[in-house]
Amino acid sequence: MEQRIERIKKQLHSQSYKLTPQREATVRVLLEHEEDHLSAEDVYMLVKEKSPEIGLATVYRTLELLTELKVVDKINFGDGVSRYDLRKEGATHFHHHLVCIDCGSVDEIQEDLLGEVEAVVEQRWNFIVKDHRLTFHGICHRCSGKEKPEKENPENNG
Amino acid sequence: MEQRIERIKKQLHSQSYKLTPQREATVRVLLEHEEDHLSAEDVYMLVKEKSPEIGLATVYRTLELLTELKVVDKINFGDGVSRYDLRKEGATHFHHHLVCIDCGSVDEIQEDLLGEVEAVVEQRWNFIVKDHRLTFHGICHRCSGKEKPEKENPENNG
DNA sequence: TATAGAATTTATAATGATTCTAAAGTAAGA
DNA sequence: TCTTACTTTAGAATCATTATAAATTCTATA
Repeated sequence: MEQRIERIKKQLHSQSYKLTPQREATVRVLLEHEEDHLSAEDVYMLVKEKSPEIGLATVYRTLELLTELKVVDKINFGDGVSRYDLRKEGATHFHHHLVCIDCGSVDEIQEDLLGEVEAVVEQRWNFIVKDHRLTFHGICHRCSGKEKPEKENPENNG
Repeated sequence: MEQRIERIKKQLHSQSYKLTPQREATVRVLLEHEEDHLSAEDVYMLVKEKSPEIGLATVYRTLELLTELKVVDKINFGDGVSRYDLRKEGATHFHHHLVCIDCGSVDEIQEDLLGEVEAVVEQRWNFIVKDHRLTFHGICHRCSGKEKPEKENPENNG
C-alpha cells in the first residue's frame, strides 16, 4: 500500500503536481476499495470518514487528475454516475467488466482478451487502437447458480 | 423506411404501446440519421424541424421506450450525454464503435467480433452473456492518413 | 525568518442533462 | 356521449458535475 502511494506520488511529481493530504486520502480510499466501482459521491463519503473537512469538489478534481494520469479509469455503466476504477499496476489496458443484469454486481476481468480483435480492427478498419472499453451484460455465476469460477480475479496476468 | 416503421409499430403494439405521431416523428428522425449517434437534445432539435410542437420530455420518454424495446441502444461515450443508436434490423447484439481521440468521430463496426471472447467468458467466468458494449479509442484512418478501409460500414454481416 | 507567487482547497453557486408533476389532450370502448 | 386509460405538454425539480471567488498552504528566495 505505502509503496503504491509512493509511486503515485512520484507520478504526480513528474507532472509537477503534489500529493496533498486530500489527494492522498482520496488515493487511500481507492486503494482500500480496489475491488469496488465507486462513484465520486461514494469516494467522497468514504474519504470524509477519515478526513471530514474535505470538499466534494476536491474529490472530483482529484479523480479527474488521477484519470488524466491513468491511475484510475473513469467508467460508466449507464446508471447516471461515473465510476472510478483503479488500474492494476503495470496494466496498460483498461480491464473488462461483467455486469449482472439480475443482481447488479460488477466483476472484473483483468486479462486482455482483445488481442486478436484489436489486430483485426487495426488491419480492416485502419484504426490505431489506443484503448478500449468492454463490458458484458448478462447473468453472473451467483444468480445462475453455476459454480464460482476458479479464478474470479486473477492477480496480474493482464 | 415505411416498412421499418410498420414493424416498429407492431413491436410497440405487441407491448400495448401506440405509435403516436410524436413517437413516429422521433422514429423517423432516428431512421434518417442512422449513421449518427444523436443525443436526446440532437433528436429533439431534429424532430422539432418537422413537428415543432413536440416537447423535450416526450423525446426523452420515447427514446427510453425504444431502448426498452431494443429498437435503439443507449450509449455513452463519456462526454456527459447519452446517445441513441438504432439497432440494425435483425441484429441481436450491440454493435461496436471506434471513437477517434483526435477528431472525435465515431465509426461503427457491425460485425460481431466477440464470438470467441464471449465463449471464453462463458466458460471461464461462468457468466451468461446477454449483451455487450465494446468501444475502441484511438486514431481513425482520416487522422492517421491511412487509406479508407474497404468497407467502412458493411451492410449486414453482424 | 519574512514574503511574494503559485498551487490548492473550501464553500457555494451555477450549469446542464434528465426526470417528475400537474393539467390538458386524445383515443377506444361501453 | 361518457368513461377510462394513455399520452403529451410546459415547466419545475432533481441530481451529477463544474465553475467561481475567497481563503489557505506550500515553495522559493531574499
